[in-house]
Amino acid sequence: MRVDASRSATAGCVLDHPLAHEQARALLKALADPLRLRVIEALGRGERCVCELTDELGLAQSKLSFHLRVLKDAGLLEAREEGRWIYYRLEPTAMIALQDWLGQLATGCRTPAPPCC
Amino acid sequence: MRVDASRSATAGCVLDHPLAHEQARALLKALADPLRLRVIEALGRGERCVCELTDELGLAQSKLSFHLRVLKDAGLLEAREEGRWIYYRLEPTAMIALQDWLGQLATGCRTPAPPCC
DNA sequence: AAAATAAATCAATGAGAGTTGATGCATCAA
DNA sequence: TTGATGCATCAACTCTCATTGATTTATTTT
Repeated sequence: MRVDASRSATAGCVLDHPLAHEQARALLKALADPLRLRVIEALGRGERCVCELTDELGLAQSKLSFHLRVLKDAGLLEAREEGRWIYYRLEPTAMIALQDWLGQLATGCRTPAPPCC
Repeated sequence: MRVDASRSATAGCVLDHPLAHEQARALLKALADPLRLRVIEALGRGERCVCELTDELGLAQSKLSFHLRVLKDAGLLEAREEGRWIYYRLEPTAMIALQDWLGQLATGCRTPAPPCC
């Protein structure tokens, strides 16, 4: 077993609404990398195994592996083993949780400023 | 004039749908900092002037100013001058653009993996 | 059993981003 | 006009985090 599920600290928690500060922070931090964004967008077109992602994105294997781990630990990805290969896919729950978090901000921010100083 | 609007490179572009890769990247990068998240969440409760944010968040002035600039340059914040004070508020358009980007990912990622290798 | 392949992990390096304190520039009050 | 306040900017320092190449583990093939 090469994929240790216990490492994904926040996995399974992203359903909580409203999205807690720390969880939003973890998701956003994981998303805020150009290379990880390319991975996310590739997986946004469907599930992929690691060797396909390596080809599709033209990345060194250890580099991709590093970023997949970051994304998975944040709860953005799920992994599925099949023989020698490991398939990754997006976890839509995480996306939806972030959407909700953004929605709350967008609705609350219309409040006018209180009188200052 | 202390607030130079020409510095906000991406401001006004966040309406484009679908959200371009580079714009999503800029927004996420700006959001992915614990301190900036606190700023965002404070402004999610309504507009604030800088001195209020300084108190509310307990930050050094130059530190807050640095992060406000990052958020503003990303198009997440708008500034409004009033005499000696400058009020900041969230730009809901940016939130909505990110929401849409996330939604597209969440819908596309159900595609099963193609046969591998 | 041995060789080959898929993928994770590790240690060392390097670059970028945040922090800090000082300084500058407006604006307002006296 | 002088002093005080609000905010932005700058330079120096620190530190986190991504990159790289090598190594390790698991699985499959021959």
